[in-house]
Amino acid sequence: MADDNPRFRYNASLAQEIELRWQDRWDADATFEAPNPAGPLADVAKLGDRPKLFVLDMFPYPSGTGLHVGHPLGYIGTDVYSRFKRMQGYNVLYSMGFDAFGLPAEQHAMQTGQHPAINTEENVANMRRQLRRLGLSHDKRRSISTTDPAYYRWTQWIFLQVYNAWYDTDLHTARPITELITAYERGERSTPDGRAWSALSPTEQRELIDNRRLAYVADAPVNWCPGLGTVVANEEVTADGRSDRGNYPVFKRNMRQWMMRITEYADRLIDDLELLDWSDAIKSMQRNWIGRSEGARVRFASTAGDLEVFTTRPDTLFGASFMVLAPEHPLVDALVTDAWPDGTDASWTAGSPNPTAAVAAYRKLTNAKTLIARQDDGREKTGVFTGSFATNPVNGQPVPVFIADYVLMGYGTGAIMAVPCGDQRDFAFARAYSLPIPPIQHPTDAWFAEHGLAPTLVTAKWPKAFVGDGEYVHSANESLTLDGTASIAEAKQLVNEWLETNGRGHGTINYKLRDWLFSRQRYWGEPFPIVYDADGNAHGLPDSMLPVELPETDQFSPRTFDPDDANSNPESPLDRLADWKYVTLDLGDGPQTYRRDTNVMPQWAGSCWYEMRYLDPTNTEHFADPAVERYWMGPQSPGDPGGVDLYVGGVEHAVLHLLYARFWHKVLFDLGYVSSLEPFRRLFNQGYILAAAFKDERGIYVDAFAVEERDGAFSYEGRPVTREWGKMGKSLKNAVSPDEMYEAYGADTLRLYEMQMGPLDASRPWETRDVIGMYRFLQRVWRNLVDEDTGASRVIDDKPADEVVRLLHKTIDGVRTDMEAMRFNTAIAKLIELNNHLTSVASKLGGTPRAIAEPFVLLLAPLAPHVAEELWASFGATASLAEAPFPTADPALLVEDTVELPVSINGKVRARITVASDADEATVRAAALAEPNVLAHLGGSAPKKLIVVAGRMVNIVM
RNA sequence: GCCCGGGUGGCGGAAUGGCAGACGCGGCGGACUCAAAAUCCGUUGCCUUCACGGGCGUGCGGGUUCAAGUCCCGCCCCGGGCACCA
Repeated sequence: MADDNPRFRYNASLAQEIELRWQDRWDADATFEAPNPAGPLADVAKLGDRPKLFVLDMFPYPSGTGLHVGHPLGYIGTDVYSRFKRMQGYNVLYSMGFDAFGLPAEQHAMQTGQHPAINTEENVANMRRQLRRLGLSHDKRRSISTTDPAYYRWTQWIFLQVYNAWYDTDLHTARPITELITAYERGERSTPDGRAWSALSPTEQRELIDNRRLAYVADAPVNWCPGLGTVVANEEVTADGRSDRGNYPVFKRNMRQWMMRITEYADRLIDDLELLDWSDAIKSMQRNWIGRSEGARVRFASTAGDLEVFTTRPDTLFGASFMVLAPEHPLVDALVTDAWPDGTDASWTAGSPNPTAAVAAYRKLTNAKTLIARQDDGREKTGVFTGSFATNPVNGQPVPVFIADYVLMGYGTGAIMAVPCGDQRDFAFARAYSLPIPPIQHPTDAWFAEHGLAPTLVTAKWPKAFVGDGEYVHSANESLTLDGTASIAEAKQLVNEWLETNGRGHGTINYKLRDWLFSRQRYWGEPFPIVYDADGNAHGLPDSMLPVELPETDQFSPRTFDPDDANSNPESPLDRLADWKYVTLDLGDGPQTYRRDTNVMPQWAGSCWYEMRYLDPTNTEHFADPAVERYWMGPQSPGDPGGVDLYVGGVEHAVLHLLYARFWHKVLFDLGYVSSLEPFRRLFNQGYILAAAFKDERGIYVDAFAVEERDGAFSYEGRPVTREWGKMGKSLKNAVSPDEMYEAYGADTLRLYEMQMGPLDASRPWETRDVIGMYRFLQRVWRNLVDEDTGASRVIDDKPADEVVRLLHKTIDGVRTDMEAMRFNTAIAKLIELNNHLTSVASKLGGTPRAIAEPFVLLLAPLAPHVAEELWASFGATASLAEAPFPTADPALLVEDTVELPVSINGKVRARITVASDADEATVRAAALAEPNVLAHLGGSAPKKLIVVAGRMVNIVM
């Protein structure tokens, strides 16, 4: 096919040639290598006195299918911003690594028998190629992979720091465990049972210490997922009780597992959110997840001893008319009686002959349900009576004790006091089991009005529980009275004081957050740097023995089970490797045989600190040199938490990654290893690229690229399909690869397209047919500056017209502001406008004046760096423009001589006038009132009012 | 149910309380071409008018204001998060 297009037109093949050439040159010249102040990458001369900026993307998992065009949205955004900031003189740290441990590589290994390391390496190489082709200005020396032993050596090292630390609740800080031991030895701290430290047996001493560590082994209720063959963290369980990976049922089971004491940091993790420049949405998700609630613990006496409950409404204690325990509550067995008390309501017995049988049957029923069923909302309340009564501490009333599955063992104390008049769940339970509902607050008139009810304390008439401030009634004993007050806050205070004084409880704070389950029974993860001696005691390995490398094997799979077999037990792949598992080491007591811990860390471990390895990736003495950490991440001013200056990523990591990383960072801060209080000072959540996906009549996704559209209807192979919008990806069969876009348009066009689609934080649908708009833009830019037929520069030395210079400066001003705020879409629009104007200038003058062309190319450079470099070189430059100064607007040129003002009458624009921009009000009035169309609308009558907004508009009221 | 976002042309989107729809796609008309593609130029919210112009328009209903997409009150719809958390 003959191509009679101009030889030097900017088309896909020219773009490709330019892009590959500049990518090679950037690498060869080390253009984007950022100097450090100390350590192996130190270059103090290059550092100079430039301000620093640390820009970070959430690093990707190196998937086998490579990137699709949805992935780089955030990466392009950070690259544009980084390039913009470099041109403003910043020393910018910008790199990207790979979060390469995890299930997909392991599953691939199981299927192919190939070691996951090999597959991971191939995937990483492919992604590096795709990212390089986008022209991202990464410092490639700083790229890491979490699976690299030189990296996970430090992950293991940090684990050991956590393991060798305890939390001092008085000083609110983590401290080395050795300081706790010293405090016990010196008697500065008394042991729980008051005996001297020296009086404890070595085993008792060890237990005491091990139970204080921030990483500890505990027999705790965990989420056992037989389908995956591993336990998973609370955060990895979906709302309907399934694993977020694989979607298998998850069961609560007690098992011995590694835990991290993140709960000690609950308050700081909430409170320090205020120091962060994050969206309120993410902050509230974190607060919500940590779930701090203030209330009280209250002890009710019973035949089985005190039953302790947690309540957020101690003020309603007088209305507590029954109690409910979780079916798994340890005191249930002691409470269950042999026979139903006289007069027991038939509905309380579930038809069983006695409480023992009723409780056993109910527990069996509960156990059979997964978490899904137990948490299913809108269910009828169910439960059975234990046969026992407890005593309400404030009024001495006997209250029946039930078990019911709406009370969860994992929250509070696993027991509640039920106040049916003031809690909707308790109200529903009371109604279902014919329990009395004693009123203790008089609801407000507004509440009664809302429910179409005359005010009454006859709760039988109430449609639901009353929650809120309302005057207390029947709430008094000899030493405490709430009657008369209507303030929850005040009443809580009074009750808490009474509980404390009378030894029946105390005010407290409760959290939803649980300790972090840290072990997994998989292969492809970081091994624990822990061994056990002959007595089964754990020992952290010394620094010199790190890393503990993953052993070779050809069996990567844990034993998996029937997904519904709740009673199966985990079996880690490392367990089978006896040669690795048993090892002779000298840990100070001479060579002995030890057994290695055969768990691996969860995938989140590697991403808990990766940003700090970018700082000093080749340092073998520290995970990052302290001076380097201080330079890039240290606090910049009093009250500043420090951390990454800009962290861009998806909102799906709102709780998991961001909470864990903050936790580790705070431990490292407490132990003095980092100067920053938080890892990520500013977080920006980018949107997603959505793409149309199509389902056939069976609900199966079909290849989106083979779907045909006719008159708004869609069909696939002649059969009708329905369209929906979803995140681009393999599973929806709608992924577009960046490679296709490089081929058809080049990387600069793809970059511009992704940036101009909309604001970075919004999700937007991908439309391949729209990409051409940015391609045409670059073509026009090129044509204005380069002769398409000869390839010669069209830049001329003519002085540009005043009006063009003004437009340039207006554009500079606008683009700067937009770039600063990461509004790249509007920055691009302004550049297009300027370029469209240059098109007419160039055709008039036969070229583009240098005084306009040069700043224009610099403005374009962060967005479309390859073509900008090429044009910059065509102007005669020999150096890259990567650090050329970003243009600055001359304020004098931003002021226009004349302005066009709209003249509106009663808010509707009827005419426009052009006046001097410094015209006084009288002049503007006169001009407005002289307009023919204004006169016509006035119809001879005088305006009632005339408003002149200087430089903006005129509004006439008539 | 609770907590966040968000509803603007055929589509993506733009608008410090001050000219709604910048910019891009698509559509329409034209140039170039034997023709088509590519490229370029013009035009494009809807209704009405030969035209000047006029009417209607930012999910719905009220309000504040000389002036509301923007602020306030009450709804509706969509997306996301949390949810028997005591």
